[in-house]
Amino acid sequence: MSRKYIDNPNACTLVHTMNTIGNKWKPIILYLLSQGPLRFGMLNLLVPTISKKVLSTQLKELENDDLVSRTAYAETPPRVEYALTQKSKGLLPILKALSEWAEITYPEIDFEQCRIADHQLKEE
Amino acid sequence: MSRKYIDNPNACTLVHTMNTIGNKWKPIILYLLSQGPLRFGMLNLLVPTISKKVLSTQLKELENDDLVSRTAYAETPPRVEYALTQKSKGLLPILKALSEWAEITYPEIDFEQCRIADHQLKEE
DNA sequence: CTGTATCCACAAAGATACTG
DNA sequence: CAGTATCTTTGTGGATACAG
Repeated sequence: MSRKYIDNPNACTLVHTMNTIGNKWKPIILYLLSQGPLRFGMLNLLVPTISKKVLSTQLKELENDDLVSRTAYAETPPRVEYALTQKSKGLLPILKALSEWAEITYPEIDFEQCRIADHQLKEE
Repeated sequence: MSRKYIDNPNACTLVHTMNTIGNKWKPIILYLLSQGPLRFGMLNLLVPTISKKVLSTQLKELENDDLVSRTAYAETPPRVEYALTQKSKGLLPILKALSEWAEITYPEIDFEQCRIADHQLKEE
């Protein structure tokens, strides 16, 4: 075997990436924010079936990784807006590529789970 | 607000992608296989700290999603080789992009966890 | 409205031993 | 060598209530 060394740093950063955004909710949160800032309650509606607690932790982790920014307005009732940062904007084309890959590779995907969010939005 | 509808199918395929490969081990397995087929035991060495049970499950899921192929040779001792498929080959450039994004975005990443695999390889 | 606190359920992961 | 079986442990997510 000629391969004596695997260029592992690549795999390593990949692991880091997946640890950072590779879970159930974060990609969809980032995707939703790609269309503009959103408030906490709106995200709660748009992300199907997510609970407030989980949404809260996800957003906090994204904030820690500097992938979303959080802006609180001193009003009553309070208003908080979440938006993408420079770092996460660099991620968008890649997320899009991943999405397109899945679309091509698994054309039989069931889109039913999207209906909920669409419905909620149309009610708004 | 002018946005009344979010193009969710994109987010939906994204969710599907993350459900398929967005976990702790699969990206690194796919990455390692990108350099050529590997046997079960070799993967077990190369993927740091993974247990045989977990590796087995991950490989089986990848096989179900047609992202790796499994070839068993009728020898004693048995030999089983795992390799990428056409589907997962299309994913490689994207994984590379993700890796590069992390490298640029988080230059402070700790590469310590790669040492194990490197070390194992040099012993080979 | 935007969260936190608490408790609970379940799935995923690890350790170890064993089989063909 | 390439796994499986079993058991234990950990982690993640959900429900509900409540606070600023």
